[in-house]
Amino acid sequence: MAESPRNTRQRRAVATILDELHGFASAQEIYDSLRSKGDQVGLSTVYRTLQAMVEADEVDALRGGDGETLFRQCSAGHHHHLVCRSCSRAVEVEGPTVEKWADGVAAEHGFSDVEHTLEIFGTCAECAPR
Amino acid sequence: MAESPRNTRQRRAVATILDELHGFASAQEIYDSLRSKGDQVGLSTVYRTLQAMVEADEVDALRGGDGETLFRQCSAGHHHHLVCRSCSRAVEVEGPTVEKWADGVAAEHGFSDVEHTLEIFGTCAECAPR
DNA sequence: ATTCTTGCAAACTATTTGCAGAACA
DNA sequence: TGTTCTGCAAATAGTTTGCAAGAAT
Repeated sequence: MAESPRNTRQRRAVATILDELHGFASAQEIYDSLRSKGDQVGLSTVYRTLQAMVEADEVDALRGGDGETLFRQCSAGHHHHLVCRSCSRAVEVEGPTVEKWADGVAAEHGFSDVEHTLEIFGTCAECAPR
Repeated sequence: MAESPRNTRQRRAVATILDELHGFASAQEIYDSLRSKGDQVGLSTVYRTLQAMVEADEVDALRGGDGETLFRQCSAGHHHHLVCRSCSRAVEVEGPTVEKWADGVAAEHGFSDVEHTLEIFGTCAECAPR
């Protein structure tokens, strides 16, 4: 079986931050949060740790509109996100219909090995102007 | 009304290339294609032109897995893409069901001003190993 | 003639990597 | 102790921008 990464202070710190976050955050933001909490962790370590967590399926990554990658601790299994474009808060959603539709369309056109990406962006109730 | 961009050799060259392409291509690839055809166009101009075309809805842009933006001449109107991960050939697809589903889910959670992104990746019949 | 566009080089942003020293098992 | 991890600085990749010269209207 796969060996697990070492249990270091830095890894724990990153995991803790992710646990406290309610939305997606960039590597920089996570780095800054750690700093302001007093947890000293190098930026490269933040990147490396997040990358490892994504590979271990402990964290979901998505590309924000401006080219930066956003991270969030997520439940396992295939799901999509409904993300607030203002506060980055996210809701996990499932769409069996969509999955089927996507696979169907792909098959119709002779495509195999099908994957898809789907994200929904909007303004959440709390962030909506009154 | 909005003024249209000037009709320059460079703009024409980029438009022509996009017209000939059957799939998504990066700015670099477009730049290289122009070069090898003998059309001398600066890389920044390629970027600027593509950006203008995207804003004018003449071209669709999508983020490739490795962080680069891919461009393709597309029909107007909201649609999604089924893209071959090997040759980048793309098929435009529509999914009214998906649109409704996405809007519905968002509304359910109190989100407004909803947008979504959806891309399907696979291996097309021609690129599939036999 | 005036205004928009181009091309180059330099600037930028997000992310990755080499390497020596530090930390974990 | 041996191996993995960290942090820094430097490297990369993709993209953007300032500015002077060139082209379109």
